[in-house]
Amino acid sequence: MILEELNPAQQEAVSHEGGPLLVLAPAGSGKTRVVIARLLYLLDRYGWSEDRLLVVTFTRKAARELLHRISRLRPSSRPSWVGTFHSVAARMLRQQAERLDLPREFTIVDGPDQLQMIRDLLGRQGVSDKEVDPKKLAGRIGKWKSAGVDPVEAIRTTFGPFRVQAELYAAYQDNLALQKALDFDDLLLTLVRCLEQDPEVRETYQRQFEHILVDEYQDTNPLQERLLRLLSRDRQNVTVVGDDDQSIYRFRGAEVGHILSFPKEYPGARQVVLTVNYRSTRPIVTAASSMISSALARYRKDMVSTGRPGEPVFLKKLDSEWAEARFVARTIQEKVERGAMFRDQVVLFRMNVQAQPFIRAFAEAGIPFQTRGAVQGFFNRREIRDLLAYLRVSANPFDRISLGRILNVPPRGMGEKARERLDQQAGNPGLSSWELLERLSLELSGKARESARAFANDLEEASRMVRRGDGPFSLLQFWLSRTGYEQWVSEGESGEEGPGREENLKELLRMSERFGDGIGELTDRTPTGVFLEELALSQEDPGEAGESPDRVSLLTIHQAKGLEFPHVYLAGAEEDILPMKSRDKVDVEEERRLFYVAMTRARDSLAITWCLTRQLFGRTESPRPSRFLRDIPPEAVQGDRPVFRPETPVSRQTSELPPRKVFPPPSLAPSRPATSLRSVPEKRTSPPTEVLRPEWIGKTVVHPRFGRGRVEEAHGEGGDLELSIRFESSGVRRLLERFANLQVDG
DNA sequence: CGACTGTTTTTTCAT
DNA sequence: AAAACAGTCG
Repeated sequence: MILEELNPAQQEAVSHEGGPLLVLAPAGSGKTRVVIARLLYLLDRYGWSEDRLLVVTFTRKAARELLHRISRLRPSSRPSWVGTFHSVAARMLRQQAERLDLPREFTIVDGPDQLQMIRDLLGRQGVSDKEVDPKKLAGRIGKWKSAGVDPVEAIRTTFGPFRVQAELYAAYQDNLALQKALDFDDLLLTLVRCLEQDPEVRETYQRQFEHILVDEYQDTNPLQERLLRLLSRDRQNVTVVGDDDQSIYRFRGAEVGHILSFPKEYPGARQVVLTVNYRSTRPIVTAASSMISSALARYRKDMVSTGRPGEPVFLKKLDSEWAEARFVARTIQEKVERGAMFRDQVVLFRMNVQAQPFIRAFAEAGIPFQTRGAVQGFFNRREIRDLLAYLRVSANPFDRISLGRILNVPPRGMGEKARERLDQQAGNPGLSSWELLERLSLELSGKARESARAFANDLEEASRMVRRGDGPFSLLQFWLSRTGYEQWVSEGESGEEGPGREENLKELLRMSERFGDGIGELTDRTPTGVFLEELALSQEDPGEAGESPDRVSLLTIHQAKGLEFPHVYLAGAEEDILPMKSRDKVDVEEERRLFYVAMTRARDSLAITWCLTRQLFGRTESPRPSRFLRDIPPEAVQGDRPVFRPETPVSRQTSELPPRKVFPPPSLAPSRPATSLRSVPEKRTSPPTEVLRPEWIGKTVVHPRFGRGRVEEAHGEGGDLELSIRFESSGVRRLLERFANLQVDG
């Protein structure tokens, strides 16, 4: 049996009977193994069928990986409810579509589309995006939604400058409803509301799922947590797995507090702490665990090495990002000459733009590589978004964002005027895209009128095609031929982008081919709808599951979450990159965990690089080495030593930070640390970041270095009180009151 | 209306 | 450095 291949702690987790279970699983401790073993164990032990288990993973990729490994272990097993919170919610919403008055193929609005909607909205309401920053508004709406606050309540409870935002939230929500569209948060929120208000639906799912397993639990947000509670039976049939040290999605509303307070919130919960890191060599484990042990607040849990020997962590200082890329390229080739595969190696970085030099260097050196930069690249290409918009209007006739996008792409004689007229009609609920266009055509004349008619006919036909089960491939071909899109793309391109664009179109067609015509296994869905959902919920190539080709991966650290590679190159270990500099509050602790996640992806070798100069956002910077390098013990490394110039703000800041808070592992002291632990993340998370502090505004202050200044903005609580101060000598600066050492004048 | 030019802004992470 | 935007001209 599988159990025998597990260590005692893992066995304990796998075979736990009855009641909720928390597994604290540090990097490389066999987490996925435990999840799979537990799943199979439960199926065997109780004879449940596969659709009685719900498994929630963090990414679709992780879900696929899980299914892949299960099918290798036991080909007969194919659990059917494995996916992300969002995809599970989308599936349930489609099942309950009629009850919710939604069409089966409602549109899922992704990030860029959401922003576009908000911009349009601001335009229509005559609010300049100076007054309301679209991105900030999107963030705020997200926060309202995660807190379960609907527009009515938002308006009722908000005052002052935020009132406008609450009203815009209401308008945004109306607009979504009109289009039969849901954004990411709505997927969760709508389902949560449905489950809360409709006992019948709730009981259906509670009865269906004998047990629920949640992976990467440290990154669940409050809405996801609420959903988990609603789906479980009194919180009893739940297993969650995670590691507070690997919580890296706070920026997205994840609350590490959930994992920390699980024992309290889930009555009778059992905890199992895994400790052995089977993944990495001893030097890597040593380096990573002492790095993370400098964190300010965490469960103190030990990560124990298996003692597997290996080379020390290699530190390398380079002159520029180009030198950095060439160095990594050279090292990769050396490793390959000594027998490693390209696919065994990965370059990790903080932000997607850092991939550029590597792409060039690898291309020059003839190193095969892949960027999962699908995110930044492929799916954000204009031609791809255009064509997907065509598919979306075809699948959902009420989708006005997509219609707006393609109204005049390629040009069909409908410019600004036509758009204005369309906007006037668009608020009319219940009108399909072709009905809209027909009305529009009446208001236009001559060529524009004809062209609107023709487009309306095409739209109606495409909608029929989707409904009778034509796949995305057929639909794409239909639109390509009707619009002459390909020709438009190849004509319009003078420069280097031309061939790339046509390639992209082919790539999209290739991807769509897998979703053939006809109705698939899920009879209630159309293939085109399935294709669109797949793309909306995971911006990666659908299909191409199994074999990975022999290529080096270029990934952001976030993308690498949950993955492991024999050889890891962590690039850009510099202040302002890792930790990231940002105008908003920097959460250095989250950056530290990010660094930790990066280090612990490595099995056999880890190299960390930093540069003395770097071109960033158009200017040349001279970054300092990352502060996190200090926390790696010398005995675990070789190579260059980072030089920390003495009067960096870093060192000063470090010394001023409050003393570290380290908590014993939960199993040793069950209740008390849980409470104190909770108070820590909660204080720093405090979601309404914009607690205003008007009493500070207008005060005159004196700063030891910048001199006299006047407070212009103030928000945040306690140690997070942030002030915008206009200094007489140096202009406006944002400072944390905690660090600024201010004297209040007068 | 749309192509073209100069100007400005904006840069994390991502379901 | 790149992309989005605004304004001008045919």
